[in-house]
Amino acid sequence: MEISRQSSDAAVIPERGPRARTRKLMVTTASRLMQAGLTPSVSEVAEAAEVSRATAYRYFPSEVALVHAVVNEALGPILEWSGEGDDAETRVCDLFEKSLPRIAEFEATFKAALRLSLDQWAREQVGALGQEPRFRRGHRIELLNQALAPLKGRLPAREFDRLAQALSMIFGVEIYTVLKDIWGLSAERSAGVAQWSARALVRAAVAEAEENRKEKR
Amino acid sequence: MEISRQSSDAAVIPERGPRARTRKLMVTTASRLMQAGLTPSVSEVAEAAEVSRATAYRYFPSEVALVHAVVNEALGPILEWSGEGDDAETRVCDLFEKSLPRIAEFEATFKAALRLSLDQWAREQVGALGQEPRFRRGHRIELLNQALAPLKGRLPAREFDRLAQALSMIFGVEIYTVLKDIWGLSAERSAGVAQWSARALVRAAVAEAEENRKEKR
DNA sequence: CAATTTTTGAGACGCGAGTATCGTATTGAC
DNA sequence: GTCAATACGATACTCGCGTCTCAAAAATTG
Repeated sequence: MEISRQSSDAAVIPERGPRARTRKLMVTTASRLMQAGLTPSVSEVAEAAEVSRATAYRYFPSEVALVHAVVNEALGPILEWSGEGDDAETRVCDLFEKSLPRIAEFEATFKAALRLSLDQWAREQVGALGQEPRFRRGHRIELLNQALAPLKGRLPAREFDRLAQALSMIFGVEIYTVLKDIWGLSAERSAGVAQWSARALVRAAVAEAEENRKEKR
Repeated sequence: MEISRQSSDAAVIPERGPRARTRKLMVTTASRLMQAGLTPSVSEVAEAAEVSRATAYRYFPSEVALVHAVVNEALGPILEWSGEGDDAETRVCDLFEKSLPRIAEFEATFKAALRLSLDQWAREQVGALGQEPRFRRGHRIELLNQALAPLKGRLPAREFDRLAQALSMIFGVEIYTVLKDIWGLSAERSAGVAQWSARALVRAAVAEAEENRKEKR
């Protein structure tokens, strides 16, 4: 039987041996190409990294695996965020300020990830899905929960979640696909719009809770 | 020379003759398949519509052209919106309430469109782009401007635009790729979150302008 | 250093999208 | 009904992604 030895090899045994070097080479090469605006296929990365196609596919059996690796690379600093202070509004603004520029910097990477997640979604709809790596794309939830932590007890759970959900809509590459690509804004102005929106949403949620509390009395 | 007679045939001569029938058949077939969750290729639509592949490609030389046609189909009722009343907040809410369910209904179609626009973006980055139909994807701007019309004079141009831009981030399929796919919300709850956010953003913009006016005095 | 295991490269293969060519069928004007 | 124009279908071809096989090269082990 042996379901695709190549794939499982690549997925299961990327420890830190002699192979780690090649893997790292490929990831950095892919990352470099993507920052140059390209969305390279595995073959193209292979050529740029000067390894054979076969080797490349051993490490990254599909574009999904490749982009997944590069996204983790690009995500690095963002995931380490843990804001200071106990004012939710300030924390959220800080998170946006720190994260959005980096997302813009790796725009091609994140857009590729979004594209692939849409591909996967389409495949899921029809049933077929060969247990591919299955893009997570859920980091923003944790980050926003962390930023909103000060409000955890002060807002009803339902409204807390709604706020986090609202913010999650404007905390990702998606905003660039609208503000840059449709409106024609610069990355900076786009991030500015998102930040303004984020602050407004936090304030609205807090104000709303305040109001409800008054009514209760 | 003659650059691809097939393509120009299809693109230039879809008037209303005997060909209009076949074209309509293909569009409705494609639309039906997409609402069933699929993202059919031109070949698959050909098979479902029981025409030969060659014929199908005559009408829609690429998946881009096909999805473009279906999107226009799905967009129909949305584009006809023209709200009543002169309260911006109410108008925006109405627009969201009318539009988002239909976007959810044609989720696969709009996601396919988003996916293709990301493909095009990637191609543009590297230079290559064979003057394909070039997805517009800019309808939301007109609609939001229309909904916000009552604020046109009452807000500084810069802040008016910023509000429209903020709203445009949460007025499209993108929200479903976050709220449904990552958070696991239902389409209804997702739309609810977007609507709450939209209202909050409009209020924030209005309140902000109010405040600035006071300060000026 | 020699033997064994692991990693690599080159090429063949299958598959699906899109293109091109040709002969046939359908349509419409006279 | 005849004839020309147009639409259609079958087929073959290119091209790029991903898979597979096998032999050569390199690293590991004793």
